Amino acid sequence: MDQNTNKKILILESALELIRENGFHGCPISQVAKQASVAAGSVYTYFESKDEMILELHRYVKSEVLKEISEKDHPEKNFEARFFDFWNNLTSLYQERAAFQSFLEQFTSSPYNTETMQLESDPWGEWTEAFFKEGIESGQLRPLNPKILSMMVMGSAISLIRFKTYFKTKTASTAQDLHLIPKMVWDGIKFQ
Amino acid sequence: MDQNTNKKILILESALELIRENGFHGCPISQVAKQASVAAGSVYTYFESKDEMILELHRYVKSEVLKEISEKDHPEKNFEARFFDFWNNLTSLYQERAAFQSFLEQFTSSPYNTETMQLESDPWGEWTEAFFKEGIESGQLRPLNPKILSMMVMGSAISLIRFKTYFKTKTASTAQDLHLIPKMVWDGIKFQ
Amino acid sequence: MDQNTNKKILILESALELIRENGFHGCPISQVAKQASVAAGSVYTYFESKDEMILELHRYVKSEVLKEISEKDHPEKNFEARFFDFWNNLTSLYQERAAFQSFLEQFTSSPYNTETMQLESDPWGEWTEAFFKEGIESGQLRPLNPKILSMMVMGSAISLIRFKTYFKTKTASTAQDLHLIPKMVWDGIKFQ
Amino acid sequence: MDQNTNKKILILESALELIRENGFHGCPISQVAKQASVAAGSVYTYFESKDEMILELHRYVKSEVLKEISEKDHPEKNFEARFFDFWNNLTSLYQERAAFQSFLEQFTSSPYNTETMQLESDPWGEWTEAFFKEGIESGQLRPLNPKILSMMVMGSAISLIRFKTYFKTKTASTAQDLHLIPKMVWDGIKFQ
DNA sequence: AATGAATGAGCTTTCATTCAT
DNA sequence: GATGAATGAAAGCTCATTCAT
Repeated sequence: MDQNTNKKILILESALELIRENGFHGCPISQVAKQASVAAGSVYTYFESKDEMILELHRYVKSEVLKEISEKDHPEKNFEARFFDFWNNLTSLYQERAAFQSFLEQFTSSPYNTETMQLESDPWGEWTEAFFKEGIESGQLRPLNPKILSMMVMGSAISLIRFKTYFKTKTASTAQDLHLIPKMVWDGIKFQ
Repeated sequence: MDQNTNKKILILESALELIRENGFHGCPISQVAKQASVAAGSVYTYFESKDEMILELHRYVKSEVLKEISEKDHPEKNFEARFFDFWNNLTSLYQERAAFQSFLEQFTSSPYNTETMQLESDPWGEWTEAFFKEGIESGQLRPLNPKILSMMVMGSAISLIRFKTYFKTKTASTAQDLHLIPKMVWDGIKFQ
Repeated sequence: MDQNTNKKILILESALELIRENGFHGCPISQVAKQASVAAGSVYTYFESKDEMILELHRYVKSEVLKEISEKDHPEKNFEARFFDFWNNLTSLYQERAAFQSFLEQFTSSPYNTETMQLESDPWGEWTEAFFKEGIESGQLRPLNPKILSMMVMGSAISLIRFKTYFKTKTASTAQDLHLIPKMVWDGIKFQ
Repeated sequence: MDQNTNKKILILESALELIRENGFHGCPISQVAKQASVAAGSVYTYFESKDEMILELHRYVKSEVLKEISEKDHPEKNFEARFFDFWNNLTSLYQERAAFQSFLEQFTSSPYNTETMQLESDPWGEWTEAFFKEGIESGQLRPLNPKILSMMVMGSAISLIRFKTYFKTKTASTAQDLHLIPKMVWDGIKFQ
């Protein structure tokens, strides 16, 4: 990773953190720059505009998620085991790097997420689609559109993360229940 | 509904529509006022600040959802039937009033959704929690924390809506698959 | 003249003065506003953008010039007398209100003066064209395109003003020569 | 012309072109450098500051005009012939190198044209003054301050150029009228 | 209560200039 | 000499909020 990439990523990570804390509203370029220890104007050396920076951040986050999840997948295992790995790795990642999940949610439900944007190549989306397709083709998942399966699973995972984040400080009493969730999801999508 | 309430709601609906179209960024008070056919200053007759208006909008949307869903629930039916009614009514409502779902999503993942805010009374949250509690107590749902059940179901419903919105113009080929989703969700949460 | 018009004109006059002193470069909105005793943002109550303000200023200056010159024209006089009135009134006006002439020159040779802009209605241009047309039709001016006559005369008048401004503090020795200029110009354009 | 001079002139010509197209506003150093195929910082090897570059450009343009016009003057001819040569050469030059005329106009009516600047030696100004002085001394021009004669003639020439540029695409119908202009100007300044 | 002109802090962005390489 | 990334002051503009009418 050369010097240039380093600084670009410093800026992206700075924006990511600010967006997690304060939303898109709360990440003026001045703050992004300050937190990345560069001058405000320097952001424009790396990005054409703030909008372009946000889009780049979206690509960055998705590629980081893809890297992490695909690395830890073992295609030689049977699909049920791979599914529980996937689930655990994804929820762990979203907990460790809460800003990833927070940013993706905010981005998805924001006007940055235009139709044009959705036409961009999306390696993470393709990877998950391929993953669930393998589950179907091996006869272990219901024969549905893999996009739908993917979206259902991701929606549940995000709900779980949100729940954990939300009740973190409140109660541990429901902890054992949360372990059941991947099983519930599996029961919903498995071939039966 | 008196004159005052009328105007307040006109303003809220104007904000709702703008937020759906352009996100929080794209709803300056000046626009909200213009679309509601009032003067900018008048918004401050009804709301202390823009933030307060957004919070009020949040309460308004939730109460509208509660009204619609609870009205169409028939507690005398068996729970499985009630569940499918719930699912269908919710997804229909979110499709008819897309701004409701869009706003709730944006709100939830925004910094408006503070800890303090989450301590507010939340009739819609209480209603759904009670709904799933009845399902558990009647032995038809897994004996989990009803908050978790609720969140899982809502997450799936929202994923479905998003999917429909996203693929509206693209393909109808997956239409039959979508009918299976409530069944899948039910298979995930039912007592077994 | 109502209150609104007053403030709009205050802002225009403030911009006019700054442009005379410092050119387009030297009239940031902040300065324009300060000199007009309004807040920076208020400028945008009256003008959509800085560019629009400059274009409006152009219309304003031209209309002021037209008002002044046409008021003092006496169509019942013979054309030669009217010509010398025109010359004297124009050079007097440009000396009294040096910013008018300075602005018009800067505007004309600036990129504000686009092709599109030149399609706008231009009462001052039309008035001068009609003026010289009458001179031609009464047989007192060379039968040329009145636009050309107009442009030649204006060019000379502006050269004279520039000369006077430039040598104001330097020498009065050429004063008597300057009186001859309108005669020279007349000799150039009169029918002979 | 050595390598250094070459690069300096490349930069000046680049600035000249940008100013013609976009005015002083539209010639950031970054663009000037790019169009001259040098790095932004390199401009500062040749010029102390942007202002200094503009002033140098002014000197450059004037010296080019002087070179062109003085080369084509034939002092052995009688003055009337020399005048028409002068007129034709000047208007041709300004048409061929439109950026010269555009720059000089913008410069003259800009705040770069300070009093201090006007005290600089000005070979082109001196040449034209001397030229008209010869016309006076030979008894062929009105005995006026040659500075005035010069300014009148130049003002008319510029008006003509502007007229031609402006109506280039619009009509050729006035073409024959334009031939009469140098005659008109001559009639205005000749001894009578 | 209702208005909308006025405010000014704060935003994104540009650009002349510097300086380590 | 030449480079171009980095700087940061200053530009144009937006918008939540106020207040005289």
